[in-house]
Amino acid sequence: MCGRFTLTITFEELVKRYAIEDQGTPFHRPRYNVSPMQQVPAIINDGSKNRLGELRWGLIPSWAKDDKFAGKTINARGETLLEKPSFKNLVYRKRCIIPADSFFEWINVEGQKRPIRFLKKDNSIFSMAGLYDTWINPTDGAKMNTCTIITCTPNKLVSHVHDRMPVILKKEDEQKWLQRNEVNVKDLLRLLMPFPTEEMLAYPVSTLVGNVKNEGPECIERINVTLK
DNA sequence: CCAGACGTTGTT
DNA sequence: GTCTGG
DNA sequence: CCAGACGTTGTT
DNA sequence: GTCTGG
Repeated sequence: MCGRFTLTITFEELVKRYAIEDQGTPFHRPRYNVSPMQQVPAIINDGSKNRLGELRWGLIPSWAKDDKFAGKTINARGETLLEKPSFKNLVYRKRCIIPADSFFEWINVEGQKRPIRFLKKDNSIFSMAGLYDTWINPTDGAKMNTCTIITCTPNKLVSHVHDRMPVILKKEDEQKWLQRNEVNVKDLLRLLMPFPTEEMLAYPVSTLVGNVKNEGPECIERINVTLK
């Protein structure tokens, strides 16, 4: 669940949307098919200001001996974060936001997998809650910054397709999630709730989005298909 | 004490 | 069936 | 998440 | 690194 999403706005719009002070090097291009193992734009707070950078999607804990973890940690269940060695410590100091303007879920229709695109009704960008960590590759000493997207139970709209969905933060909760001072973990975990159905819509898209090689706008075009 | 796991989704 | 790569 | 590979020896 | 199972 939540193994594919889009981020099509410009770098400049991202900087404005998240009040980024430390921009680093511009890198963003329209992304119509972001998939695990790719570099994804993410916002973190360094204690005083918001920073925009890239993290590789698929979290490798700092203590991991190899990078095999990445494929199994693209998502983290919000309900059990504090029970999992891979995520527990990150909740306190390694929270991030992964911006997106839609995500995809696949529904089985008569044995065929059909991708559905979920987005906000006003088509605006939203903030997926994530965690990140830094892993040092023991073979070459290279630092790798990786992340995971937190999931929750689905809202009514998504529940027709799947039983999990990414945690989408309310806009007023974004800074609370990012900031690193006065952290109350219980308060933070309360933010990991399903986004309101009333503010979202969904439509079917081409199966082209299933192949990570397809990265063009065809991935978000509505198609006519009868579901269910 | 050491050894071994450390994860999710979806399907049956 | 299961793992890897994107 | 889905798609695609899944193997070796030896030859070019 | 830290927890669980034996």
